[in-house]
Amino acid sequence: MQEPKTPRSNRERTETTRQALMDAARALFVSKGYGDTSTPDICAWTQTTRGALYHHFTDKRDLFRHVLLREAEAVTADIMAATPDSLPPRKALLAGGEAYLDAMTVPGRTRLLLIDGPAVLGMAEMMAIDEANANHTLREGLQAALTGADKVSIDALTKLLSAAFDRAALEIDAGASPVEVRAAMRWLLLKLLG
Amino acid sequence: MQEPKTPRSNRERTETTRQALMDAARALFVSKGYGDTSTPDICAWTQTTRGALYHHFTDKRDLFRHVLLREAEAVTADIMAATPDSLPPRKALLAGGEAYLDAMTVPGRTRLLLIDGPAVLGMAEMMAIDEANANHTLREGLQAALTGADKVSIDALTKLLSAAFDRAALEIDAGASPVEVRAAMRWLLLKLLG
DNA sequence: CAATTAACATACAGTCTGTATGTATTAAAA
DNA sequence: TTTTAATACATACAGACTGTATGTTAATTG
Repeated sequence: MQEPKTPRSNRERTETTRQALMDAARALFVSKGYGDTSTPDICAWTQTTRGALYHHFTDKRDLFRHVLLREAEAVTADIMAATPDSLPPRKALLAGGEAYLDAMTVPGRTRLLLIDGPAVLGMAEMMAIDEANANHTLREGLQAALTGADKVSIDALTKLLSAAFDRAALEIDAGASPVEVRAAMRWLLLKLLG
Repeated sequence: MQEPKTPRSNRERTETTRQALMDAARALFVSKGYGDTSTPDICAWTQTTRGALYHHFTDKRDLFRHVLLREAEAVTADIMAATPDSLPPRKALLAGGEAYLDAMTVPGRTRLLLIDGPAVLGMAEMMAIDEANANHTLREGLQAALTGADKVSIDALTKLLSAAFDRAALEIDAGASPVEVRAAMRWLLLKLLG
């Protein structure tokens, strides 16, 4: 029974270790929350030690940030896939909304992105992440779908609607009827778009 | 220089100590966040020690919960004051909304109630607190103001709108133009109410 | 193949949380 | 009023966690 010495490139080692740590961290952050998750816990779940964690991430918060970024990008990817440029703005907005709610049903996402994220990273950083990801589609959809007649701030309206979407995802995750919540969200949107 | 022995009843002692702890805790929770606030910090700010804290509250979380309840009740009181039963539903809804945004401008409230609250106490408990307080007015306003024609779930819609209000408060607190955000919120409401 | 750097593992210092125990003050009982 | 008990604390302690410093092994570079 010899240990199979598998020589791996540094790039490769780094990547697998980082992913393993992020996977373990994600699972624990989701089940116990950020505050009740310890770095020894995380490392015990992988085969590494805290030395590896603090080598690849500056601290626990930084690890959390990377877990979150990965998650946000996954959501964005789903939305982008559901809203090809060929779709007219109004259709794109509705499809994007549905895609967002679909994406947020992946277990743990609401807790990571909507509950713990703002508390751990602060609202400012979360807004930046949102901005770089999902909100994009929403604002452009509103801008195009809304007639210029109303002199309401598109930026402000985007954020209010985005909050409604977030809450819809949270409610569904908390056990509310997905059909009912989605219907309410659609009703809201259609009222606004006229 | 003799220490003035001021004999106080136990009820009195308890109440002043609890309030002092909650005041100090509130200040620190707001400025440093729940996670970065230590119980030694809190007690150092008052004249007491951790013994007092753990005598009056079961743990740090419990202290946070009581701080939050006090805050939520203050918000509710403001809303109630702004929406006398004499107001017609539609007016009450709009006035209640303005009162909510006003109440949330008190420094630290958005962080306590909307950022740290959900992360520390969990979404379930926060929803219960909301339910017992502000959401009340909002749902009743919607129920009455909305014609029964639309067959949308009032419960679901209430939560979506409440989320929009929360986000409006957060945006204003984060430095967005209060006028613009409030206008967007009003615009949104009026679109829904028809 | 030497020298350096990257990828870890181990050891350590400081802090925090919750609990257990001790003390003083108020309330109740005798 | 004196004794007893309960309440409101203060102090001391045990375990755990975070971030850093240091040591070791494996990969990369000249």
